[in-house]
Amino acid sequence: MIDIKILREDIEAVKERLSVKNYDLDVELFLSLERQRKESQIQVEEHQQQINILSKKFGELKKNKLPTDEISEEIEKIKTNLDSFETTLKVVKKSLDEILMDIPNIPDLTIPRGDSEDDNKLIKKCGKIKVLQSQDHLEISRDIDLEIATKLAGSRFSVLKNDVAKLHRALINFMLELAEKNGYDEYYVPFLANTENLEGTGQLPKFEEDLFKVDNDMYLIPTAEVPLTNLLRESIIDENLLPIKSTAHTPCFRSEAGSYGKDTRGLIRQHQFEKVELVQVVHPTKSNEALEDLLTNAEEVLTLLELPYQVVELCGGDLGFSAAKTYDIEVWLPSQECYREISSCSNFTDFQARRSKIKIKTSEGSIFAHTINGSALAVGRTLIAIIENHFDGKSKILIPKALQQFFKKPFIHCV
RNA sequence: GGAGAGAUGGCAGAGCGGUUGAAUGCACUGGUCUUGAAAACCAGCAAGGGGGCAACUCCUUCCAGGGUUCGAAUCCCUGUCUCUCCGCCA
Repeated sequence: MIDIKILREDIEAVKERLSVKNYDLDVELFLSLERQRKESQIQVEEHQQQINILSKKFGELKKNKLPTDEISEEIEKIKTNLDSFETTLKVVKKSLDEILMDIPNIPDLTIPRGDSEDDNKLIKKCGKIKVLQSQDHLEISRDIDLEIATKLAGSRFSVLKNDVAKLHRALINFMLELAEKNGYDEYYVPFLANTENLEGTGQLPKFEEDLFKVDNDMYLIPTAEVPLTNLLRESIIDENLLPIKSTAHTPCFRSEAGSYGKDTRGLIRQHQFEKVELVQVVHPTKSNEALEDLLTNAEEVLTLLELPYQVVELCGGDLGFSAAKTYDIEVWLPSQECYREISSCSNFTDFQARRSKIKIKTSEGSIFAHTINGSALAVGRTLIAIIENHFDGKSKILIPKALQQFFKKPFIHCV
């Protein structure tokens, strides 16, 4: 949620900056609601004040055994008026709140304009592409079974077995231990989240169709960002404790509504996938720095796994709802002969913190924290990248050195 | 599942119908003292919002939502969560 104050102060400037995200802010609507809010609020408060004053008087009269009929009549009259102003205020406030919850985060000043991922800015390319093109992971390994998964749950699910299942597990351990080494506290968290939590991180109310709803007020988490960030919901953090860095491995559940027919083959786009997530909660002056730091942490996973990748900075049109700035890390996939997203690292500035009420106590009072998060990494896609980039072209998938202590074997035989 | 108890400021914890936005302690901030620190002492210290150029002022908030009342942290109802005991299951 953006600060309503900046809308009151200079709404045109906000409109201009949101246009970078291709979001069209309805200035007229906001201003008219805001005008109504102000009017009714002043009325409500004045009436309340009257009642407060008269109530005190009433008490005194009663104490002195004096008649109170006149005063109660007066109060009654004021209350009737108050009721109607209160109703108006409630309605107007609700509309304003809905509008506010619907406005995306303001992009960082440096964000380039652009409509789609084609306009993203290449930051760097790292690692050497050893395999220019190859068979895809399904052709290389028989231990990925999508057909049987269909039987279990439907399309866009997978069953892994034997060495591929173990490789998958080894990757999770490898990533978690690396995160721990980089100063993140490891958490095990619920895989269900309630509405409040999802509003806090920005998935709700706008993107409900992307989620799996389980019960009245419960959803399967689309990312560990939700529980990890919300660990600090409604809390005030002493600034000396910053930065707070947390990590968790969780499954992630996404309905993938609107992506019918896209990436239907293989593990690339699933309803359920594993991810190791990194989250930082930092002082507002440190968030840009923290984003670079977190990006480095995510890149390290790829480097150690000897996977070629590139980093792009998202243009305005590709930037997510809650993000002010995002770097995507894209790994080379030989079967597709292109780079595909494997991590997304974003600075959410105070957008999530304001929604989740995560504050920092400083000597000048409390302020909203900044939140940063990113995947390190999406495990399923990492699995694909390893299989395809480290396949020797004949019969073996070579396990990168850094992973061998977790996988316990130097290669996987493919039959 | 049954039976009780509870939810109050950063924390602990009083208050149980009327200057109580809330005693007290701890923490925190400023000051005195000290070579420096600690201790001691003095002072300040909840949040959110509105109006005003400003000094300032007003409103709201004691888990959430309803209700009673001129007036609710205090009484009633509902929900959520926590704790204790019993049962059941792992």
